Amino acid sequence: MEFAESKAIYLQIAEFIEEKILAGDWPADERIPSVRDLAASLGVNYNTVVRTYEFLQQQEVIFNRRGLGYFVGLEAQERVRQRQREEFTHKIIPELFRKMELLSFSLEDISALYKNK
Amino acid sequence: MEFAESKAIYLQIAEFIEEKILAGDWPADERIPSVRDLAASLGVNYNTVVRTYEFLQQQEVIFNRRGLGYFVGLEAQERVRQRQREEFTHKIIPELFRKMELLSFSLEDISALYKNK
Amino acid sequence: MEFAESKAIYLQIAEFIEEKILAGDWPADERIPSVRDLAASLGVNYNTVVRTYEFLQQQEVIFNRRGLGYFVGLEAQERVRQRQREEFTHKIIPELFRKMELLSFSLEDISALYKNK
Amino acid sequence: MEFAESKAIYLQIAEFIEEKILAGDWPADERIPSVRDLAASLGVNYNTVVRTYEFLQQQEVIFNRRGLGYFVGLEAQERVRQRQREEFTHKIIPELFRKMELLSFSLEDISALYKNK
DNA sequence: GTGGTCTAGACCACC
DNA sequence: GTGGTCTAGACCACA
Repeated sequence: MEFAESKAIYLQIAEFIEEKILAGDWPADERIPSVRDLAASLGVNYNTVVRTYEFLQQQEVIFNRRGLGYFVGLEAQERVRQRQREEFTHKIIPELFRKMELLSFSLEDISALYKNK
Repeated sequence: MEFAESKAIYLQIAEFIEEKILAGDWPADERIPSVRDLAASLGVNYNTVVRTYEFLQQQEVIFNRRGLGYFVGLEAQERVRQRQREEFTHKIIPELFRKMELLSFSLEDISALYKNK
Repeated sequence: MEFAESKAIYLQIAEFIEEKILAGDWPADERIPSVRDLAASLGVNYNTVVRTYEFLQQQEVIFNRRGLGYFVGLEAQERVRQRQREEFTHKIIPELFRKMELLSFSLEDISALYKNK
Repeated sequence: MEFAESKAIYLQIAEFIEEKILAGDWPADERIPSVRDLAASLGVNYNTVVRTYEFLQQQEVIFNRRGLGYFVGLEAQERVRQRQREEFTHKIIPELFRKMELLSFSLEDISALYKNK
C-alpha cells in the first residue's frame, strides 16, 4: 500500500479499514487481521498498526477479544456510515460549494465531470 | 480566526490570503498587511506569518519590496485561480465522486443540497 | 460472568472461587466444578480455568485428586480469610484513606453510605 | 519515581498528574512539563510520557497549544474531582463494603484504623 | 524549543 | 498464537 505524505500513516490505515467495513468487505463481528499480519502486509511497523487499532477501538469501530484478536464492531458499518455522511454533508459539501463559487464552477460543470468520469 | 487541527496553521493562513486575492479583495500590486499586523490580528506567532509569506512568495503569489512590505503579485489572481481550478478538477472532484459512491450520495442529492444552501 | 478489563481473567475467576469458599458455599474437601464445566459456565477458554486452578493449587486453596478432580483444601477457608484480612488492613484501607483525603470524604460520609447501602 | 508492576507506567504517570491537579498544585491553564522534561525527571522513555499526555488529552484533562506544550484544562480540577468521586462512591465503596462483610470487618473497625493512622 | 510520528526490537501476560 | 507496553533513537513540522 502507498501512503500519502500529508497524513499520518496510522490514520490512513484507519481509513483503509473503515472503507473495508463501509463496503461490507469486513462484516460485523468478523475477525480482522492480527496486528503483526497487517503490519507485514502493509509494510509498516508493528507499532503503527497498534496505533491504528487503538484509535479505531476508541472510536468503537472495532473491539478486542483478549488473546484472540480484533473484531469488527457490531454496529460498526452503520456507525462509520453515519459519521462519514454527517461529515460529508456538513463539512465536505459546504466547502465544495464555497470553492465552486470562488472558482466559478457551476453545478452543471460538476454534472458534466460526473458523467465523463 | 479559528484554525483546524488537521492542517498547519501557516498553510491555513496562506489559503485565507489566496481567497482574498481570488475574490478580488486584495488587488494586484496592493500592499498586504505587515507580518506583525497580520500575526496580531490572527492571534498567531510572528514566525508563523513569516512562514506563510515565504511560502506565498515562493509560489509567486506575493512579492517583497524591501523596506516597504509585501505586495500582491501582478498575475496573482489568475495564477491562483488556475492552480486551484486544476486542483479542483483533478483532486477534489475525483475524491468527491469516490466518497459519493461509498456513502450512497447521488448527483441529485448534491443538487438538492446546492439549492437549499 | 462479566470480566473487568483491568485484571487478568484467570485472577478474577480465582477471586470468584475464593469468595465461594469464604462465604462457606464451597466447604472444605468438597469437589469443585471440573475445568471444562467451569469454563463453559463462565464462557471462557479452557486454558484460562486451568490457569486459575493451578494458581489456587499453588496457593494451597484447592488440591487435586488424580482422576477425580479438584477439591477445596482442608484449611482453605481460614487461610483465604487470613490472607485477605491482611491485605485489607495493610493495602486496601491505607489506599482508601488516601483517596478519602484527596477527594474530601470524611469518615461520616462513609458511615452514611454504609447505612444507606 | 517508583512504579508498580501491576499497572502500565503511562497510566501511573497519568494518576500522578491527576493528583497534582486535584491537589491544586497545577492550576488551570498552567503549562505542565514538556514531554522530554517529564520523561527525564521520571526516568522513563519519551514515548511513555507521550502516551500519558495523549491519554489525558483525550480525557480532556490537559490540552495542547501547538509548538508551546501541554496545559492544564480549564475545568480539569473539577472534572477529575467529579470523575474520581463518582468512581469512589459507585465502585470503590461498594466493593469495600462487600469485602468488609466477607471478612467480618465492622464500621467500628474501620473507624479505629482511621484514628490510628 | 515544542509535540507528532515512525522504525526496530524487546519482553510480558494472556488465551 | 494474540495484543500491551516499553525502550531507544530518529526525523519532521511547527511556533
